[in-house]
Amino acid sequence: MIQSALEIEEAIHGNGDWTVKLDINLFYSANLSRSPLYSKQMPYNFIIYNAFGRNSPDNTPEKSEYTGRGSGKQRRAIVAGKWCGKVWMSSQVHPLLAERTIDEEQEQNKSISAQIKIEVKSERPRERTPTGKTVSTACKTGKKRSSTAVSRNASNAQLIIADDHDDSLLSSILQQHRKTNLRSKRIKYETPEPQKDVDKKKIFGSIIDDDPDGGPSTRLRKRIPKPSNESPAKLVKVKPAPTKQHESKKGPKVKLPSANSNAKKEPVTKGPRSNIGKRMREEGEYHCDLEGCSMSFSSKQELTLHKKNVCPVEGCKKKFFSHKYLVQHRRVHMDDRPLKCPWKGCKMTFKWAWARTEHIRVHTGARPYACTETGCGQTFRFVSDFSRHKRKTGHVSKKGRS
Amino acid sequence: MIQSALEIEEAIHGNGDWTVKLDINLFYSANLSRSPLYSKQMPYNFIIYNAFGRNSPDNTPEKSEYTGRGSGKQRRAIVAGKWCGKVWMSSQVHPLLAERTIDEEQEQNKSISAQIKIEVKSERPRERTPTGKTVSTACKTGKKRSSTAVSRNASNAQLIIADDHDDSLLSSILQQHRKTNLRSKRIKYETPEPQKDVDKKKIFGSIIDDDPDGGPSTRLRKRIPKPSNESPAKLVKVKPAPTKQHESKKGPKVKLPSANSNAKKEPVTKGPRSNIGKRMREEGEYHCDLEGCSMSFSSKQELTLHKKNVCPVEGCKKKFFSHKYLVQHRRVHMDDRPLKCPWKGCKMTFKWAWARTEHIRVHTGARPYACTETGCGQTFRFVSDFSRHKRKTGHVSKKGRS
DNA sequence: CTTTCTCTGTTTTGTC
DNA sequence: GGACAAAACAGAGAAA
DNA sequence: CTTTCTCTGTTTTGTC
DNA sequence: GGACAAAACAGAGAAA
Ligand SMILES: [Zn+2]
Ligand SMILES: [Zn+2]
Ligand SMILES: [Zn+2]
Ligand SMILES: [Zn+2]
Ligand SMILES: [Zn+2]
Ligand SMILES: [Zn+2]
Ligand SMILES: [Zn+2]
Ligand SMILES: [Zn+2]
Ligand SMILES: [Zn+2]
Ligand SMILES: [Zn+2]
Ligand SMILES: [Zn+2]
Ligand SMILES: [Zn+2]
Ligand SMILES: [Zn+2]
Ligand SMILES: [Zn+2]
Ligand SMILES: [Zn+2]
Ligand SMILES: [Zn+2]
Repeated sequence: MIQSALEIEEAIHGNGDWTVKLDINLFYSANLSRSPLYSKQMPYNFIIYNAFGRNSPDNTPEKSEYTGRGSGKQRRAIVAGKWCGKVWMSSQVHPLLAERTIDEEQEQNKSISAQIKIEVKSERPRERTPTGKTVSTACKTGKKRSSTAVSRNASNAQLIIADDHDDSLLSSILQQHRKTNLRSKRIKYETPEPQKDVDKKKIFGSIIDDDPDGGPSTRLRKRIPKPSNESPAKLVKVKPAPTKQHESKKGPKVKLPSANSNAKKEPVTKGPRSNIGKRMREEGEYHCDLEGCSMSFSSKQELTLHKKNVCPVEGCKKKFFSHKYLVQHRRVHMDDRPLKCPWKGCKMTFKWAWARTEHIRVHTGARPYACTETGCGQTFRFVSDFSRHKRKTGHVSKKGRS
Repeated sequence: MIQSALEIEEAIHGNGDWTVKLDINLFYSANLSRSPLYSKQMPYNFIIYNAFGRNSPDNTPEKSEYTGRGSGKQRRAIVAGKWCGKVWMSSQVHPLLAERTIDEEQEQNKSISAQIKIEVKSERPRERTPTGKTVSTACKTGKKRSSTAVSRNASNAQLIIADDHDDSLLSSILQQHRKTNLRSKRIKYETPEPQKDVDKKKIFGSIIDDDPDGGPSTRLRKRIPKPSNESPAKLVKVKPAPTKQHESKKGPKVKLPSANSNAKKEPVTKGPRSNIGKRMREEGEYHCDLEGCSMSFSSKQELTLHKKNVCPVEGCKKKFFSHKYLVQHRRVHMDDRPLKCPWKGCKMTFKWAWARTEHIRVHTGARPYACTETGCGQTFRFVSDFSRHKRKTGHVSKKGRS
């Protein structure tokens, strides 16, 4: 009866019904529960999923309405894949079911530097292994959704892989000697160009800076003649005078001084044109003297903002909590994405270590967060989802990690 | 000889050669000049394009190296299409060569309210008509690059369409009565669901607010009992207490007060949890009394930031130049995209009027910016590119519009 | 009001 | 306990 | 160091 | 000239 009621809801596109008032949206949820793209192991409202979900007995194919009419042809009950960045990676696999790059797991001690071993645990509860088979990853390169070749429920193996302790040392090692493992079936999108980034690094000198998400990285200096500070600032449209003094190096600028602005409040006297390197810090006449900070800027105004923990990049102007972080925030404005996914064939790159850490879980299938509230057995792959679960349900789960 | 030198450059992936030192990057530019995806009417260095570009006589097909090996099969010399948002819209057409929605042009006078006419000018210099043929737009919906069916150089018509004066009144009229024109060949991706947005508007009441990129829009009020200001702020992990007081309405939050933070500087006393509506403003105990502003917030700290022209949304904290703009900035954090592309079949939506204004040019093919520097005949479709041209070349072009 | 996943400003944890 | 850096969290937010 | 195109904070323009 | 809003600009930045 509810099911037919749902169809009526569909007819009137009813999103304003009583379920919405309960913050549940039965209509939305029931529809998504029929989609092959999502497979929450334990839906937030499993009563709804049991009643109307993909595995519901009285859910005949012609009732499927997801993504338009009449396409309810083959009903795959498995995870078809996932969006890796912008690219559809068809059928992410459990590492032991296909080729594996992270076949080492460094457990606890960093002093045991090159200890390499393959760990296979099985005591982790509720760890669900993805059921796809091939990899065919094409991250960050293509753009087409290769939804082909999704074998269904192939031999749902029992092995459960170890967790994804962020082995920061290990991964950098893995970058070097990618172990080409056996068992590789259908490696379709073996995109074979890891060159470009390497070349860029060669060109732009030694940008070592090997510690995103932390690390001081006091590099950056170059010193270039001062471009005539405090310009006249009264001529409305002076010719830019392309004297070619390496000033167009590509990088965010701060605003020029401009006259006749009819802004009443905050007369914001702006400094001369300068570049806050998107590629690398360039010059810098005004030096920050805050402890531990060695940044420099080409205008006094930039330095003033910087010392107030405000990012001086044009259009940014964010205020930060700590001066240390302000320096790390700069990477947001730079093109470098120095972190790579260690998974073979995956071209995903990152600016932040945590993003990489969580991304790797889409390969391993790990769901390291488990709610310990009695009765609630949900697990989560990403902290954010776990956090939301706790916030919305009130479950506590002090330290539900791994 | 240079051509063979370029091949050597390719072999060694040479990006550090002398051309780079001239800020030209001959290698990069020559490669892109062979790509069918880009067709700058007047390249920034046409000597290079003439020598090595797609129409260069001694550029045999097997020399094409763009986007990997061996795919130099058919060499289309036309604009294949463009990325509309995230979606490849194959072969955007000149309006008069296919079906046309903006078949009215309101010229100068807004008082002549419903004057509808079809203008066809031809005196505009250097206006290049796109040469594709079919529309097959699938904006904002699909994700696949439908690079099929790109007829080549079909009957390069001479008609030149009028410019795209941002007829703000007209477009809103067009929203209503989409004129289904004749001449529609191959309307492949006629994505037939313009419902959802309409429904959402019905649900969430009257969010009229019809003037993005300006307009005060004093809507938003609702008033909900105060959630006990200035909480104890000393218990490290109190249960969130889901008392379901409509506090989880979906929207950006500001930070909770938290204890035992070992941050030394700026002890930033944080207010209680609150939501700065992503959907619509919700409650608000603390009212801004700045002239013309009627915003309100659920914590004193938020209001303090707001009055300092700082966006109080968590993770934003941007400082702005004017209080007026701060209020408009809020739309960045909201899901609404109230502006629509008036082009038939294009699902592109926008938050900012200017984005829509420029987007429409990819349909019309307009290039309203022309450099008036003697000898430089370049035109541009987007202000930004025109600005960059002037900045980099020093050309002046006082008012190069239309 | 869904689920999946990435980004990032701040908080927590771990080590000396 | 106090640095300090590395890791993790907790949101925001994009996409489907 | 390319071209194409969208987003957005500030400046300019247009109207009263 | 002074509001004030609408339009435009000038970057940043993403994607290919
Ligand atoms: Zn581990
Ligand atoms: Zn500093
Ligand atoms: Zn910034
Ligand atoms: Zn870039
Ligand atoms: Zn990956
Ligand atoms: Zn729980
Ligand atoms: Zn016009
Ligand atoms: Zn205000
Ligand atoms: Zn904001
Ligand atoms: Zn959203
Ligand atoms: Zn459009
Ligand atoms: Zn010019
Ligand atoms: Zn201690
Ligand atoms: Zn969200
Ligand atoms: Zn006047
Ligand atoms: Zn740029």
